[in-house]
Amino acid sequence: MSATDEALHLTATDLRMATFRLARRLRSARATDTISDTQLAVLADLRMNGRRTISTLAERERVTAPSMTSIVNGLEEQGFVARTQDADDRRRVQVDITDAGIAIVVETIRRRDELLADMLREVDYTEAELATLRDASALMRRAVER
Amino acid sequence: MSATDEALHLTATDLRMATFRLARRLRSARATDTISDTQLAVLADLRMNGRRTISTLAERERVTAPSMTSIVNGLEEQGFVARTQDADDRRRVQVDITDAGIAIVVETIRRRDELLADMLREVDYTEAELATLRDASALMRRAVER
DNA sequence: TATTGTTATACTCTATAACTATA
DNA sequence: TATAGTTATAGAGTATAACAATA
Repeated sequence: MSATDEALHLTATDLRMATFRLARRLRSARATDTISDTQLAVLADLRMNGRRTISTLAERERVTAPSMTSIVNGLEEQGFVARTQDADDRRRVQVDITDAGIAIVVETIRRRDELLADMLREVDYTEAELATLRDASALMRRAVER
Repeated sequence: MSATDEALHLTATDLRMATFRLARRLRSARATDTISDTQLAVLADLRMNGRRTISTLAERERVTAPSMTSIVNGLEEQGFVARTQDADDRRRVQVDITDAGIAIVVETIRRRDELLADMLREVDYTEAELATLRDASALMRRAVER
């Protein structure tokens, strides 16, 4: 059975509010305060998907190429990524995450998961309620990934 | 029955990933591109809770007082808030949202809800799945609001 | 003296425009 | 000519330090 328009809008409103509030709360947890949201997103992308060029990173993070140059400069200065000139096309620069960069991503994820787990523990949810949250997470990702 | 630690952590990881991805996608929708995330958060706070001083706004948005001065300057220049000197304590400045400011908040919320409703419609969820999302939204808010 | 808000100054993130090197 | 990346420059958002006005 397909959902009514009213149910869609009610759900959208509820979910928007809950999502923004939770994201805001979790965003404050990170492994170092010398790294910005975009820098962290770049590191997470590189860790998941391997090396990328500057322009590909710019496109994926929806910033301009000069902005991505500056973001990568910052990450390189902190030792979290390394630049390599592409051998085949020497205009291109390949960006790789370093072990230190991986450590930052892993630690930030760990802290955020820990914070959220603590929040969930505080409320003392039942197994069924946690299952609802996991089910909803899968549904949310399905909507975003379309 | 209380939840196991493993279930808590699994749920936290799922929910963190889903929440960040959805928030990121929805954040791009706003009524005007002359307004920042913090400015929008200030307007939303003023709309919900009425007038506030600069220092209260700074505390609530977790920025410094000079930063909030600058944020309110930007909102005032665009006609979205109005400053009034407090009659009782003349060091204080009360900030009120204007009708134009309310309109920006309402329109931004409308666009985000519309975008999310469209995303949910695309996936063609059942009524039961939408109910799961609404249930989860309530659970998420309970965790954040503690 | 303490508090509220602003100004001065500096750094980061972002953009557009102009440039260099390479294809 | 077109593309990949960088540099130059400017505007917004943030911070800390110093200041003015008021309590």
